[in-house]
This record gives sequence, C-alpha cells and structure tokens, in this order.
Amino acid sequence: MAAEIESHQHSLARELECVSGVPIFQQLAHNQMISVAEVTRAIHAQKGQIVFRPDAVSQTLYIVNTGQVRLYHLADDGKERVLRVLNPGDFIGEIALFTDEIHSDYAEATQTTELCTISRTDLTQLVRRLPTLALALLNALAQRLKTAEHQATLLAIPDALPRLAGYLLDLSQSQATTVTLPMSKQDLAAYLGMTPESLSRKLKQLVTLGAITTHGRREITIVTLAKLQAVAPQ
Amino acid sequence: MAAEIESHQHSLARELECVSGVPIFQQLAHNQMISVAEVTRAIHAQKGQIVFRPDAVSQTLYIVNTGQVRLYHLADDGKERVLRVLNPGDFIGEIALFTDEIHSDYAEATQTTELCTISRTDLTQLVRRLPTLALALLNALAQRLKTAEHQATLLAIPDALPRLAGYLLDLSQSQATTVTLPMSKQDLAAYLGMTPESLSRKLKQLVTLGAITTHGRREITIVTLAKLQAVAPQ
DNA sequence: CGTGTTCTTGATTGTCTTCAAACAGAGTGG
DNA sequence: CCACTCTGTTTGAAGACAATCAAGAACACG
Repeated sequence: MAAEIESHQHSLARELECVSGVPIFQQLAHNQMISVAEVTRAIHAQKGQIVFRPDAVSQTLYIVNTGQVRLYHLADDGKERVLRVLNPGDFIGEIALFTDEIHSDYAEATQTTELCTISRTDLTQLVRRLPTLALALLNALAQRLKTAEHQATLLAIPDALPRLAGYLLDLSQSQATTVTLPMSKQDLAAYLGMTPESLSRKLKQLVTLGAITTHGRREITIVTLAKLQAVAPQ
Repeated sequence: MAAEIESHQHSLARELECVSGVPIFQQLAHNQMISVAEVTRAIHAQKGQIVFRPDAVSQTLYIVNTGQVRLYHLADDGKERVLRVLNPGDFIGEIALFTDEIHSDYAEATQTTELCTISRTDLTQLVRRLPTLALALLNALAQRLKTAEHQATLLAIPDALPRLAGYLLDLSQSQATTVTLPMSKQDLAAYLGMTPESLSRKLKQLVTLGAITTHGRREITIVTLAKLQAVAPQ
C-alpha cells in the first residue's frame, strides 16, 4: 500500500481494448465504442496500490478491465471493512458521478489491475448522446441495487449461521458447485458482520453438517445444496 | 390487506399532475413532461391495500406521488420484514424494469396513496428519447445505491447500540432535530436487524444517556447530537 | 527452510435473543 | 363518552449465542 497509480498517455488502441472488454459498453455499435474510447483513459495499478482514497473529490467513473479492486472503508478503530470486491466489468464512482459527493472509501488493487476511467463531464455527454449506453448503465445500477438490498436483508439476520449460508447460496447462485471466496476470510467476516473467529466456527459447522467441504484457503464446495438451504433464511 | 387496487381511466390531466409532482421528472421541459404523462397511468390505493405482491411479473415502474407505500418481504416464519418505506417521489420496480425478474416482495399502502405507473417498454422508449430523463434516473438510482450500501455497512455492526445510533443520525441527517420514525418500532427493529425488545431497550439507553428524548410513539428528538455521535460507528 | 500472516481452536465474558407477562394507545362499538 | 379489545410497546428473567482474549496451527512468502 503505497505509491499512487499513474495514468498513461492516451493511445486509443489501449482504451478501445479496455472499452470493448467491459459489459456495459458491449451493446454499443463499433463507432459508438470509439466515441467512448476517445474520452477514456486507461490506468494501471500494481498489487497493493491505492486507486483512490477518501476525501479526494473524484468525479470519475472507474471500470475494472482486468485484475481486481478491493473497496474498503476504514473504521475509527483502524479496522478495514470491505464494502465490495470489483472484478472485471464492475465499476465504481457512479455515486460521485451523479451526486456532488466525495467518497469516503479506499480502493486498492489486490493484483495487477487495468482500469478504464471516464470523467464525469465526458460520461454525462456520452449518456446524452448514446441512449443505449444510458440503458446499459441503468441496467447495471439496477443490478447493483438489487445486490445491495439483498445484502442488507441478509445482514439483518441476527444469527451468524443462516447469514453465512445465505451468502454462500448467493455466491454459488444456488448451485451445488465449487466457489472461490472473493476475499480473505477476515475480510469476509467483516463483510458478513461477524468476527473471523465466528466465521471459522460457522464454516466448520457447515462442514460437520455435511453441507460443504473446504479446499485450500478460498475454495468451498457445496456438497449438499439442500442442507445449506435448510439453514439459510427465507 | 385485501382487495387489489384498480387503475383509472387515462385522463392526462391527472397523469400530468402526477408526473409534474415527482422529482425525477422535474428537470424535464413541459412538452417532455407531456410525453411522459401520455404513457403514465395513475392508480390509487387505500390504506392497507396491496399495490403488488410477489410472483407477479411486474414490468412496471411505480412512483409514489402522494401517500406512503411500505415495501416488505415475507419470511418463512410468517414475519414481515420491511425493506423500505416509500414516500412521495420515491419509486420501485426499477429492478424488474431493467432485469427480467419477478419481485419477491409485497408493496402495501400505509395510507391513501396515489402512484404513477409507467410500463417497461414505455419507459425504455422515453429513456431513449429523453437524455435528461436518463440522467435523472441514473441520479436517483445512484442515490438509492448509496443509501443501500450505507445501510449494509450499518447492519454489519455487531452491537445494537451503535447500529441504532447510526440509523438515527442518518434519519436526522446529523442534525439535532426531531425526527419521525418512518415505520412502527417492530418494523424498525426488523429493519435494523434486532428484536423489538432490543430496540426498546436501546432507545431507553439512549434516553438515559441524554442523547435523545421520545415523544409519543414515533417521535424522537435528538437532544445532544454529540452524545449520539459518540456511540455511533465510524 | 525460516518468518510473518492468516486462520483455527479454546475458554470466558458479555450481549442479545427468547419467552412470558404487564402496560399503553388507538380504534371500535355499545 | 366510556368500556372494551386488539395491537404495539415495554419490562423482566433466563438462556443461548457470538465477541473477546489468548494461544496454537496452517499456510504463503521470501
């Protein structure tokens, strides 16, 4: 966690590659994509680098092209609380974009990451000119909203076990597959509103119940979906 | 909780009044508002009436014009969990609008309520034609997203007191004013991820601390903002 | 192969939930 | 207008659950 990332020369080719790789731009025609690429700047961040920090008045949309970005909040006790993990195609900054607000969170690359950035004014222009982009953005925001509200519902559950089970079901999309946790267990614990110790114990409990098995540090296989659903809420 | 609401004849005047009263349409020019009003239908709901219920494939945007709508989810134990309370200007259905999904919640009028409804296809057309509307919608969704993510952060706090304090600060916008709770205390308890008993005790604790006073059933006055902030997170 | 971090395990304390009952307020009908 | 009822809220006591503190084990790193 150290040096700020630096932006690059505008080379269009790189930007076009960035734009074409991102879902929200996928529905655009080729010439429209070029319009977007013209106002896009690609930036790179190495593992551990901070993409942006609180109090910076960022009027920029950041879209993850490759790699991963961890969005977290620093509590007054010094503990980090992960808000969200951004994988390729995900974006941040939409709040700062449409509402005059400074963000209060840190964004840190967890690996070598490429991002596309578009300034507020440029994006506003684009949305005005490209209705398809407007709809794609609305779509993406609606999706995010749904996730966030679902997570709030999950977190309102007092007991840790159903909360965890519900999270795992979301992650696996209710399939009996193997899922990779998107963050470390201590981050996940904070994300789920519990301590790392509790998370460890609850996972163990699910293993004992025969609902899941764990492989390595971040792999979880859902063995019996029904058993997981039995402890999950709703 | 009973009879379904009925929609009305399309009379434009009524619809225009509905459209002009809603923030997301406020930035539109008059002729644009008329375009919106043409595809809007106003519906009314009496206190206790269900506006929509789960499993109904609703591809409709509902905007509250007057009154109030309570959005809640029915858990398998039969308990209602309030997701959100919609006041004039607020809207629901944006998820069903942009993503092919059926909603799983109930929407119930808590008082005599007028809503504007716009169908998915009509709204899509409007967004394509009116960039200003697209931006207004993006703005509103971004705002909602911010609220939802903030609430998720709040709910991840294990201790009930700071969770409640944080909620009250949000409600009062960090002002030492009198606030009216948007829902009953038992609903609020579920919303905050605790039992009604705990909420009652924690409120009492805040009163004892000299942070707040209560008046009647839904009125809370923040006496000493600093004391409330002291127990709040972040 | 060591070193640091992450994760797990154990014992204890504290807090919240649960269950039960009393109380208050709003609405209703006599 | 008052008694009555129903729902919502508060209070109390007991038990369950998760947080905390402390230490050890597993893993990733150089």
